[in-house]
Parts: sequence; C-alpha cells; structure tokens
Amino acid sequence: MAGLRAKQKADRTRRILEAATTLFREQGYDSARIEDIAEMAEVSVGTLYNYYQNKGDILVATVAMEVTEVLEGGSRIVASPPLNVAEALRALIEQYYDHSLYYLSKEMWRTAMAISIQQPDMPLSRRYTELDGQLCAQVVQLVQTLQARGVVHASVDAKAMGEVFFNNLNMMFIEFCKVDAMPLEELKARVNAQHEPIAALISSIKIV
Amino acid sequence: MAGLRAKQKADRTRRILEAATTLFREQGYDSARIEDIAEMAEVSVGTLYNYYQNKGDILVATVAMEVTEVLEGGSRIVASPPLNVAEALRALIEQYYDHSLYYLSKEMWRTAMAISIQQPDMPLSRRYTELDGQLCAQVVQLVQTLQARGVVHASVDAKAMGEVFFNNLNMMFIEFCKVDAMPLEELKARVNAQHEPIAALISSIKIV
DNA sequence: GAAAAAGATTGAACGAATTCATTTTTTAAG
DNA sequence: CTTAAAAAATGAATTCGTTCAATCTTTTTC
Repeated sequence: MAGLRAKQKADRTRRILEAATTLFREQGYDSARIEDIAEMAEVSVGTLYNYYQNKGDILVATVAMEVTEVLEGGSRIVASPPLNVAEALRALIEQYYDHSLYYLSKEMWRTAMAISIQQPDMPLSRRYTELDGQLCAQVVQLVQTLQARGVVHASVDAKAMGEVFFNNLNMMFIEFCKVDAMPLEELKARVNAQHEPIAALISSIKIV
Repeated sequence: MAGLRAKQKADRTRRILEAATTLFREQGYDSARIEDIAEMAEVSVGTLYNYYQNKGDILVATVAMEVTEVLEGGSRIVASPPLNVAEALRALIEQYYDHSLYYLSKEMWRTAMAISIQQPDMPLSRRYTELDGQLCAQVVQLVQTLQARGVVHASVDAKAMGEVFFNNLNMMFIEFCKVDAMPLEELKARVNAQHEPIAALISSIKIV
C-alpha cells in the first residue's frame, strides 16, 4: 500500500500552499479569499481548515520556508566571513535582505510578522519565532567567529553585541516593510550607517 | 450655543474609547464585540464607525495615549540623567517598561503592534509610528546629552548608537509581549545584560 | 420662528473567515 | 471479498466586522 492516505495528504498540503502563495502574491493577502484558495487547490473549504488552522497559518508556513533558505545562505557567510567587522556584517545582512523579497511581497511580510506577534502560540508562529532565534544566533556566531580570528577586540561581549545587531536589523526590516516606497538599497544604507560606527568601535585595529 | 453638536461629539468619542478599553481589558480584544462596545457606549454600531475607522483604530488610540505619557516621563530623565552610561540607559528604559503595563495588557500591546505593522497607513497607525520615532529620538537625545557632559566618548556616533539601543529595547519589548509568562523583571535584566557591555565600550572612563 | 441645508445617527444587509454535523473514503479485521 | 471502524472531506450555517441608504437632529438662513 505504502499509504495512499499519507500520499494524498502530502499532495493536498502542497497544493493548498501553492494555491495560497499564488493568490497572495497575485491579489494580496486580504483579497485572496479562502474559498478561492480552496477551489484552486481542488479541495473544499472544510478540508483546507483540516490542514491549516486559519488563513494566517498558511502565510506563515510560506514565510517559514523563506527564512529557512535565508538561514542556509547565511551559514555559508558565517563559515568564512570577510575579515573586517563592518564588511562581514554588511555581507551577512545583504544576504538576508536581498533574499527577503524574492518570494514574498512587503504586504505578505507585514501580515506574517503581524500574525506572529498577535497570535504567538499558533504552531507556525512558534516556528517563525524559532527561526528568528536561529537568525539571531547566526549573527552572534558571526561576531564570535570574527573575535576568534582576532578581528573583533577580545573584550567585547560577542553575544550581547550580536543580539543587538540582530534586533536592530530586524526592527529596521519591519520599518522597511511598512513603507511601500522604500527601496532595498535605502534600507541597506541606513542599517549600514548605524552599524559602521559601532563596528569601528569593536574592531581590534582602532583608528584613534 | 457653544456648539451642542461639538459637545455631543466629544462626549461620544470619550464614551466609545472608555467602553472599548474596558471591554478589551475584561474580555480581550478579539472577544470584545463591536456591538457590545457600541451598546456600552450608548451609540449605534454605525455611529461607532463614524468616530473610528475600524476596531483596531480604537485600540491604537488607547495605546497612543499611553505612549504619550511615557514620552513625558522620559523627557524628565533625559533632562538630567545619571552621569553613567549604563545607569542612564537603565533609568530611561525602566521608565518606559514600568509604565507599559499600567493601562494595557500584553494582549492589547500585541494587537496594537500587529495592527501598526499590518495596516501602516491607517491614521492612528501613523500616529503610533510617529510616537515610536519620538521615543527613538529621546534615546538618541540621551546619548547626545551624555556625550555633551563628557560621559560618552567624543568619537561615538550618538545618533547611530541611540537608534540601535532603541531598536533593541523595542524588539525586546515585542518578544516580552509574546510570552505571557515572562515577568517585567526578566525583560529588564535581559536588556540590561545586552546594553551594559556596550555602555562600557562607549564610556569615556575605560576599564582596560 | 419656519423652512432649507448640513451633519449625524441608525440598524438591517453584506461579505468573508471559521465551524461542525453529515457523508464519503480509506484502512483493518475476519 | 465483505464489513466494521477510523480518518478525512464536505459545504451549509454561524459569526462578526463593516457598509450604506434612509431617517432624524442641529444649524443656518431669511
């Protein structure tokens, strides 16, 4: 048998996610009706609710996939970063930001972030929060790696510094998503302007 | 006359806000039905929608009042801060955090933040964002004041530093609101652990 | 102070997410 | 292969936020 039921289940899960992502991108999150998503996925509305707890859940599932990819890309940079604090940070953050709008629109990000804040206990919100934690850990890891290679001064608290960098880049990303007119380049420039002077402060080779 | 109409208008605005805040606190945002809020405020549902654009708008109005009070308290601290970076930051942030749960529950904060992210163009979301900007400016101001008094090293970029501190305390507050079980003290302790080593880095009197 | 104009209020109707009792499909047992 | 039990799918009914044409109240005009 190999489980007909399991096969159908996987198939439907995928079809629903694909249909939803397509419609969210095409018409925006609010305009995409559950009934339309169900129709496109060739399931009934009730079935859709057997697979996902609510509309937001479907979106958060997509975002979680996206963040997973970003994490993979980031780990490559952390493994062998540029040996300069400002540059290393910029490289990692650029990887995060550039990837962010590839599958998702700003509106989709806004909705997903709003849901993960408002209903933090939904299973997929937990997943999102967990991935955020992994991104944070990655930034901390970068600072630690740079410290191990002597690029960051030994007296620096790498964990505190990494967390603060991460919270800053994350908050700035939220602001970026709130303003439809802001281009990616402006976001990067602004975050860089914040991080560069701090990077200088913690670099081993001080320009005093 | 002195405007009967204007008087009634002010009265209704207040009654609606009071009714909504009461019900939001009593039953939570989602469970408080518009119909109930309207009934308690002794207006019709339609009238309620003449005064506020939507349900979230009413909540964000409450939050905006709350943030305004916090800003006032903060300005007193910025005017004459403790002459020590870590302590000054801690004092300002404590003022922010301690006030935060006085009128609003974590759930109300979560909802308000979610709305201001998801619908950034609603008038009251703009107001919320603007107030956030003022809070950020206040933290920047604190760093500048400390720098002017020689407590922060002259080479530090006060604007960048202040913005990063603010984004960090803001993001940490979001995480705090997401976890119902976390006490205020834990939030303060965690933020302090992040800020203290950075405060040491930028202090004029270095302990090398 | 009566009539017209402007401004507000009202609640029934609408639309979309979500629920749940019923029906259908799949699996397991004999 | 038949049948009972378990699992899943279904869509009509429910719920709640939001809208809007009709009605009522206040202000202005003459």
